[in-house]
Amino acid sequence: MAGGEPQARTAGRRPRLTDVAQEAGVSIATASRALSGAPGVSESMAERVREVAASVGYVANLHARTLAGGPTSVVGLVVHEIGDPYFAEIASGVLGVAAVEGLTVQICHSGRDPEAELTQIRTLIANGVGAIIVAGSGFVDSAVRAKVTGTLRSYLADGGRVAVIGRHHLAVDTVQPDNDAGGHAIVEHVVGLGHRRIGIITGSRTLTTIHDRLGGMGRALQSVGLDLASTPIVEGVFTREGGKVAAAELLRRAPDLTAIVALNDDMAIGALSVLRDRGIRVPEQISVTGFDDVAVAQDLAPSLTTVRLPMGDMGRQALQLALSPPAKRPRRRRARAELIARDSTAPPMRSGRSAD
Amino acid sequence: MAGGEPQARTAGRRPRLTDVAQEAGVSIATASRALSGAPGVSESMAERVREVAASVGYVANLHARTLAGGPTSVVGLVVHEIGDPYFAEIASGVLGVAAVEGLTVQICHSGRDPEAELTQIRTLIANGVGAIIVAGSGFVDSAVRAKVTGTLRSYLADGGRVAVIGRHHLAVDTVQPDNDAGGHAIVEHVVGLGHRRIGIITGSRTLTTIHDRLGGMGRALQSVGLDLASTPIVEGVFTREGGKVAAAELLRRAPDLTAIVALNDDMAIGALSVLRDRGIRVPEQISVTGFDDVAVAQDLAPSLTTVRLPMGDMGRQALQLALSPPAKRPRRRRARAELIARDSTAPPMRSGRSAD
DNA sequence: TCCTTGAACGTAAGCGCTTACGTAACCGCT
DNA sequence: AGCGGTTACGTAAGCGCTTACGTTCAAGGA
Repeated sequence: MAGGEPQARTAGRRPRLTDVAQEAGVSIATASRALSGAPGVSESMAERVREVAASVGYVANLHARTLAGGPTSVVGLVVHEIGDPYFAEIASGVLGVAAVEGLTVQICHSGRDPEAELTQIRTLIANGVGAIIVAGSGFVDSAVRAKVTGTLRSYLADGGRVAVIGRHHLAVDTVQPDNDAGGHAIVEHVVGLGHRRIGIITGSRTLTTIHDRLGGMGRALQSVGLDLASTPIVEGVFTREGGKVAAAELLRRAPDLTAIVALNDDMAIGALSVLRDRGIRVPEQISVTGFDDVAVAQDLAPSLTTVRLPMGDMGRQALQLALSPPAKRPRRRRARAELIARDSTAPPMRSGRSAD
Repeated sequence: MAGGEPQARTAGRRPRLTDVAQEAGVSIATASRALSGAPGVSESMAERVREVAASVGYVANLHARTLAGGPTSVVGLVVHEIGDPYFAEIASGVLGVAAVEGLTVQICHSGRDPEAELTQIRTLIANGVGAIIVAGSGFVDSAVRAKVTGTLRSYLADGGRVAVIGRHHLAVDTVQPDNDAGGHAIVEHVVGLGHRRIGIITGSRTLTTIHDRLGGMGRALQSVGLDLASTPIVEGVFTREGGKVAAAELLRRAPDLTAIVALNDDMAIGALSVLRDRGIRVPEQISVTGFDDVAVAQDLAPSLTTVRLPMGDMGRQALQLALSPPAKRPRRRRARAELIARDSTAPPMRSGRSAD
């Protein structure tokens, strides 16, 4: 392929640094320095080494490099469930900047299991990743939570870099969607349309995210003399199916609702399907809202009024945060939560919903 | 650093094999064998070592282990775009079995760029992953394609394991959705309803997947005396937006269509939105079909008739294939493509679509 | 002229593990 | 008793890199 000789290197063996050094007529130390841009090599020599490396197709062995104390080039990403569009889009953002930075990323998903998440994080650390990004609302459950915090802390102390997305209370860099503002905005929108009999479908209250969204929603309710305590709330799983179950329960408990506010889009989609099955028209008879603005929200019929969270951006920011030189104090980046009003909300009917 | 000491290991330092060996009073070789389950250690000794390891929280250093020739525990996954539900679900399947097998996975996405894909694969190899899974239709473009094939071949020769999803023609293990059968089924369904004026929205014809789907569709058309050549076909990008553009173009070229067959769900969704904007009712005036059965297909209004591909399963199968002992001849696993008839298809109107 | 100095490069010591090989103890056999 | 064959363990040689420390040499100051 290159060189004056028949076959410079045996077929099927990856060239090592030694090969490059030999071919370039230098020591392996010099070759290493030249390729990593370390000082102590003349520019002409460095150039020569680089050429040889390119010509033989040399790629450094990651494990050897890392073991020897070189810079690490893989980052870890922990999500709840990669099949979920919310996390898939975050991952997409992370992969995007990783590609630019020449990094590769190891992804784990916990299946929403706190214990599993802890294990994943430990595995990533054992794998020697240089940075870890944890996405997804933290679990309020204090036992595991403390362990996660502890693990990340000692990882930080060992020189690791950490950024979390969508959770707080940890002494690490954070990218946080403005859940409180989002919750406020969506309820403000709904009450602004005139709704007063509002039902809420929430995800697990053990998630910090939910806590924050409910907080903002409570404030918005208070501005019109309502509050969370007197509002029917059903807690469901964060999935379409969970939304169905919760919507049914909500309608049973409060048949005269004029609006259903779901705390994520998947559950809102489930609610829509229940309403459709029962022949209840949206938004004429009931308004429905979601949260997140996953890609399909706009394609539903009716298209879904929701709160847009910039998932891809959050992923990008998180990695950039993790990659930038560590600050003394943990940094916080807020991601704007933006109300997206579509066709699933409208003013309530004059006389309330007919009780058919 | 260590010795008869006050503190067995300094706080903040990960315990190494040496620490475990010392604590257990054995040599590091024995400790290694005990922990990796290699023969040559008495069961009682092995048990003792394992206890010590657990008590000090020992986790093997991945890089050292791999460098020294131990088993590799990371696999690579290359997809077109992780934010795309199709790939996200495949990834979910892969991560699922990886977790069970104690593996971690590095994910790269190429952004549908053949060159980038090649680079990603090379990076993964350089990173020393033990297996590589490439998902997503192959590019027909022969130049890059040959390079990918070559790279994977030499990786295989070096003892790597490879499985591909949704592409063929490579001398590696393959999980292939039955695109041909799927294409046949969906068109059979449509012509079975009585449609004869059918338009097709395809993705890039440079993808092998598309080639296969069209093949099956062609056969189904022939069974009722039609063929692809006389069928209006518009080629679009594999996205919702691409579907919109293509649908508009299709309606312009053939205003009297009674059915639109899109080659993936995203494009079908785009088509639906164009039809809705124009006040054309689906399925009364036009039937629409998709392909893939992404999660939301059932939540659209009307819900989408499509072909279900078991993405998660395909991911699982691919990793299992890659993990199983290599066979002499490349293995093929077929994933069933199943017609899912929903509400977006119906018999054509008697008189054809009114030309409003 | 000698010595200092620094740039440029080489030597070699690991990083934390796996494993080929060596060794000691012990078994059963002739 | 002496021998080969196991079994159970220890010793040490790397895996392919990075980097602290040496070495060499040319330039410059006294």
